[in-house]
Amino acid sequence: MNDRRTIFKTLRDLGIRLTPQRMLILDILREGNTHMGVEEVYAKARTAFPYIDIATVYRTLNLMKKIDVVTEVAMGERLHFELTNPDQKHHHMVCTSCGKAFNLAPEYLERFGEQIRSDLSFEPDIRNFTIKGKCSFCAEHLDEAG
Amino acid sequence: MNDRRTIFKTLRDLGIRLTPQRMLILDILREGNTHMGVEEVYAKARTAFPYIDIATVYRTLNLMKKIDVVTEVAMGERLHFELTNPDQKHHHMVCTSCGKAFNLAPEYLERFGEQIRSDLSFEPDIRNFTIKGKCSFCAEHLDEAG
DNA sequence: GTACATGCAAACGGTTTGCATATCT
DNA sequence: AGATATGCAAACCGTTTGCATGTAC
Repeated sequence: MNDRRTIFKTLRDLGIRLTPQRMLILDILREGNTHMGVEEVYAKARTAFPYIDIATVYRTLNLMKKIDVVTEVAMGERLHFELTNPDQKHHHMVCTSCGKAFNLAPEYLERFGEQIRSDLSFEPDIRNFTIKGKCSFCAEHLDEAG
Repeated sequence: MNDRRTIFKTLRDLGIRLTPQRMLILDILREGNTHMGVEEVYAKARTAFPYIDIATVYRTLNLMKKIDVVTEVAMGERLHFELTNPDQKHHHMVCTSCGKAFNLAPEYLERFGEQIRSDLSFEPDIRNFTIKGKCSFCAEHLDEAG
């Protein structure tokens, strides 16, 4: 569950201070309801609290990642984060044309991972996967573009 | 084929100058016979030609990538490159313990990609894939380590 | 009251770029 | 000769860090 109550309890139980900045950043991620880049979180945070520094955003996100409250998502070059939701784990498919990201159910990866595990004795880490490609809309609306 | 002759002919045909630096860098990649980080290419290049600059390495690698003579491989944070070999396309599995990389035959990805394509109407780009995980050696020799 | 978080500014590190000179064709 | 590649140094940009001050507990 990703309600405020549960998240904040997790932090308190770990002895992590609930500062306004941390609550704000977590609320932004929760309300965004998808992964977000650092700059995006920072921009939203500033509208609520103009003095917040981007270093605080980085520190908070990294801290939350360490305790698994947020998950880092590999979205191309820059860091993206989302709230860790144990109820609906998923991977991502990113459209290289429009930049939109789509969730990918874990089942697809599980079959794939199982093959690699059994055929190649390699234990793949399929907890956090990102696949690039073209979404159906872009695939349809452009023929030979990037 | 990745023999010098063929590569150099490709460059000449495209009107790209064959400078000593470019030949050197391509030779290093060819002899290395696997993907290499920029710093690694640079280090090797300097033993042969101490005045070479890392900017030249970057420029050459990016140029060769643009004309598809080398392929960029997503190996964690930094850029890695390898000679594009149409005869033996492959993907990579990187061990997060020892850092070693293993080739992965394209067939595994093709089945996987086909599922995504048909089930989800997403056209995955499976030309250059990297999977993290643990190689069999490391999986065996450490129990709960990073 | 005290340990820890924040804001600010500066550092960091990989990568790119501007420019004068050297080199390929 | 003319277009382009190189070396050098500086810029870039996302991210991290040091430090003095402010704040949650």
